[in-house]
Amino acid sequence: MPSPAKSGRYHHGDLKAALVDAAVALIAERGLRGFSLAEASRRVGVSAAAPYRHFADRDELLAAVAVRALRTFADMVAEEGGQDSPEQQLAAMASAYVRFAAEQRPLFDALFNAGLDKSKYPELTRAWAPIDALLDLVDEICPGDEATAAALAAALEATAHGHATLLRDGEYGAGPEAVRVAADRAAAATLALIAGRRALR
Amino acid sequence: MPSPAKSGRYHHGDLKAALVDAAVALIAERGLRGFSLAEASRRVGVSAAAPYRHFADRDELLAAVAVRALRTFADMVAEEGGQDSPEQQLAAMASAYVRFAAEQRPLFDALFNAGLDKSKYPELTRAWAPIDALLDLVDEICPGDEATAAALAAALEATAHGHATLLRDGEYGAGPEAVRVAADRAAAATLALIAGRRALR
DNA sequence: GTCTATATATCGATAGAC
DNA sequence: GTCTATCGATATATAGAC
Repeated sequence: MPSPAKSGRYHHGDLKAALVDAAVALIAERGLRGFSLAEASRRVGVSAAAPYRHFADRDELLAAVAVRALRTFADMVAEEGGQDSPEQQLAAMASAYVRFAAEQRPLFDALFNAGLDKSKYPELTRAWAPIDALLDLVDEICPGDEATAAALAAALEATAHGHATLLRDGEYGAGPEAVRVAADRAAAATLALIAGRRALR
Repeated sequence: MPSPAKSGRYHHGDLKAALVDAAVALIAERGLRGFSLAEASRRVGVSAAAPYRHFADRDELLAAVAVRALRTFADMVAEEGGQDSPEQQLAAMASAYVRFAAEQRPLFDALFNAGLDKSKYPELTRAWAPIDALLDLVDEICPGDEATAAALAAALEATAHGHATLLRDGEYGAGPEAVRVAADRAAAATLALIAGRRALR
């Protein structure tokens, strides 16, 4: 393993990753508006010019945070991938969506609220693949009905996202109890949408 | 009526309202991050110090924008208040929610994305009353079942909000067609949630 | 109620040395 | 790959004049 801080100043094994770490911590403490390249640099102990070797500009670092967010998110969703029915798996995904927003708030914000230009960072679109794959389970729920399946998939994502953002905005209050309530409700709403799916077309 | 711009410089009939107008335009053009008190002042033709007679700080102007957002939102929702069934009224509300996000994006952003401290601006909580009143229609749908009614109301709000934010984030694409699709889906998802409401408890 | 002037800070980004 | 030094821009907020 690389010896850390051999001379105590620069020569980071991975400044790029260290900057992403610092950015996450910074967003956690001060919110998206409180993030700056300069402050992130300060925190990892390098000059304000150093990041420009790794990121073209401020937004590119934010995009790197967003990519990490998607990986973390996908991991949380994947952990729900049990051997249950498609319905239960989708409900678990909604629950994970909400817990991700609560437990990884800086990542959630960077991913959904940084106003990043998606056309500029195509990996942000590509990294949705694992979640999209899970949403494909709707095909097993609506066999032979492509239109309903598409509408249901969209509704499921919107519902999970809605519960997550309302929780983040404090509509469910704060604390672990609020997270549990919001996650349970997102899961239940998923099942309700599936049960009432005939109204979607 | 007050004669506007008598001397062409200051003496605004209502600088406060003019600043809110400018803030909305500014957010529309440059996004929330591009908003500043200084630029808003410039646009209405006053010095950067003038706003501090009307707003304690930058956030207080943003909160004023958010209050206007809620009034506009409530108006759009109220226009849907026809003589239809409760189900249709709630579906229309979801549709209005999505159209509000699309047609009044700067207001939507100020309301939901400015990170305003709600405990600091209690009128932001109070102004939800008209929407909450509409959500009370769930009681007519779930007569005598308070628990299901509460869960359904929360799910309906989350679903409408989710469709709105996903549209705002470009997940439905851009243009009026995307707005129509998202609004229709939000309405349909509302009906599906109602139809499948037994899965909510 | 608005102005001028100013203090105080930050920030993003670049040039050139090492 | 990182530093020093720096430019230029911009912001929030206050003090005191009018």
